[in-house]
Amino acid sequence: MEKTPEQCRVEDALSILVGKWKPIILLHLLQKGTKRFNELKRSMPGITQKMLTKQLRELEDEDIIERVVYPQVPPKVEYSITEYGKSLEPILEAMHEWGKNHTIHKIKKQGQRSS
Amino acid sequence: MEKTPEQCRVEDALSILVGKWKPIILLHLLQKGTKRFNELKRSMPGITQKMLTKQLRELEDEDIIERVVYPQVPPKVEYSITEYGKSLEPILEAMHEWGKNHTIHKIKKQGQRSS
DNA sequence: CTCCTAAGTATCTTCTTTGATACTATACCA
DNA sequence: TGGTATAGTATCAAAGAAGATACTTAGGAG
Repeated sequence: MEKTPEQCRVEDALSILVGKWKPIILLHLLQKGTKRFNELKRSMPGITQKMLTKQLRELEDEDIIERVVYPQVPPKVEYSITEYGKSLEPILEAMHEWGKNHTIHKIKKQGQRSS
Repeated sequence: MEKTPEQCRVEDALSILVGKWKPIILLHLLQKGTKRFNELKRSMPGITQKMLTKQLRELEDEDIIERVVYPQVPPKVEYSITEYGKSLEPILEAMHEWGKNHTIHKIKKQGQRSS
């Protein structure tokens, strides 16, 4: 492992995943393939337009998702995961598994404290 | 996969890793085993005491690292990764690899744009 | 005419994270 | 008597992320 702390690239991956809505957006697109802006919005109660737009733009800038605009009125814009973006899936999967486990771990710890 | 977006636990893992210094702290502890507060501080130029303390406390609260206080003056406090914390290593490793790759990917994209 | 739609922008406010700086306790050393 | 060392706190300021709300565009329905 040439992985000295100085050349740690964990942050690069991390910075793409953080943002209150990005993991959920990615999950939707990974599972459903292609979605329109408003479909995404409806499937994420609580998100504002501005936030959704922003997160999507950031993911697009990093080449994780693709944005296709159909020149019509009212507008139609479709989002999907790029091939490159799919390379994130194992990481998301691993984090999801770890997270599930961690929830259990915390519950156990709580039990210990109250006994 | 029962992984509907509603029960996505990616955020749980993510929330433990984010924080400007957490990945580097974890790397140091994973590689060196046990370190004193000031050793960590010295190996992370730019971090303030307050930040280091805060990040360490948060990791400790999640049971990722262990804190051992030696009752002496001047104080001595040692930090190390817990067994449980080690379960994060594969994720960190995967993100590091992905991040390295992503750096290259971005450079290639830039080349495309300027041509 | 006026309203509705889809996918945004533009502003403003609030919340959270980070950073800078100064302060603490107490033993040891000169 | 004063300075050094360690592992912190406390306080305040700055920066960044997120949220609320209103506005835009252009065609089609009523």
